[in-house]
Amino acid sequence: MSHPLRQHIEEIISLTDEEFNFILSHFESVKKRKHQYIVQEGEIVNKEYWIVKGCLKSYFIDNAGKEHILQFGMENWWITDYESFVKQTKSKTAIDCIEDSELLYISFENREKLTSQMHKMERFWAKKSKIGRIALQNRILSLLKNSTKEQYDVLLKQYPTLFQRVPKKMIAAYLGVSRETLSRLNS
Amino acid sequence: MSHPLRQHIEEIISLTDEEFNFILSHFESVKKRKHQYIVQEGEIVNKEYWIVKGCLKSYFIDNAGKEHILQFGMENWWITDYESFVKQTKSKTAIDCIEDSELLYISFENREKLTSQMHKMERFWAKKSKIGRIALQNRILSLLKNSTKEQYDVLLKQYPTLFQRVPKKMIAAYLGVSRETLSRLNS
DNA sequence: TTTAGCGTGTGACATTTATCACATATTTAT
DNA sequence: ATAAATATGTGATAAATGTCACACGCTAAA
Repeated sequence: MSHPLRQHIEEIISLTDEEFNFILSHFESVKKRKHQYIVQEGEIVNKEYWIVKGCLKSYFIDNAGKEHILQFGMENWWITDYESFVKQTKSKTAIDCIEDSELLYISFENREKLTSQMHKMERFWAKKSKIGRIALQNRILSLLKNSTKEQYDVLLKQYPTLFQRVPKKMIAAYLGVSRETLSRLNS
Repeated sequence: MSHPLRQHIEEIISLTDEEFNFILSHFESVKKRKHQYIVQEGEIVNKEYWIVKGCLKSYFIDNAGKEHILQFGMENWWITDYESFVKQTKSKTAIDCIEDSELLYISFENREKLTSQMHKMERFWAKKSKIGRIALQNRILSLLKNSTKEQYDVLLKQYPTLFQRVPKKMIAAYLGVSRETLSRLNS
């Protein structure tokens, strides 16, 4: 069985052993425990993370002190503050581990190097960017279109395991409702 | 003064006259009148439009018959159903002209051709995709974070001309509130 | 093991927003 | 020019959601 990152990349482009090893040499590995962060609000993010194992959330706290979750991340997902990483500006979000997690990351510099040296990886990330953009578009569509109950059901259907892994109040923070309202949805 | 599309592209990459003419040869021009559509729900979109002049909206109608607007488009903006165009699947949205409009468009095939023949344009569109993704991310952030009033003010600040060009009920359909609520915001 | 904190549900009430109704001005189409 | 459609504001009421309060079981740390 090949490396999980290789499987992930080969869903989009195919690689030789050498190519994958070259790619992998641009990554580093890190383990984090529950409640530890990988991105803090206000910092300039220069890593993009790929989740080998675990669960994370990207979020921000509004003026009223309420947490809003932009994204959950689980196995085989990428996570970072995309705007900060791409534009090298201050992060608007923070990213914390919800579970003990094992991550691979690539630095901004290594990603630039890799894309310039390996056109395949430029195409890989371009494709990923397109897919990411479409996912965001669909989330906006869902936020505008669906009732909270419908959004909850869609989320449940897309990511059934999420509900065994993260507390309901985080689901509420993702959907943009109070935890009480979420609690009353199925009654 | 150079072609407006050239100016637009040269905000990201620089071009020779030949290069721009080569790019432009992949586009075609079309004029549409107010209320005419360029994309209908359910069709497979195979054009990406660049707005020379005019104003458009991309939207969908929900089960209750309410219109929700995903994006307004004005001069120098790109507009299409991105998911349908990229994945060649059925469009979830429709796109109509709010004003008489003058458009340039590139077909899916020509865009593929152009990106494969001209690496600069691959980079241009990759950059555009990144920027588009960041904009969507920020819209979600705003939808979760801000009150309707705050979102209204942000929109007003970003696109002051929009309010002279589109009816308030469309602003409401963009913000996801009823036109009555929008009307009562400033009182 | 014990204690403090977290997660979750639920009642009571306040606030916000949607919906329906109507009036009137403006724009558009013939 | 005239009629129809559209845009906009506003009152009254219903529905949805937020906020505060409290109970209770479970988890995690001392």
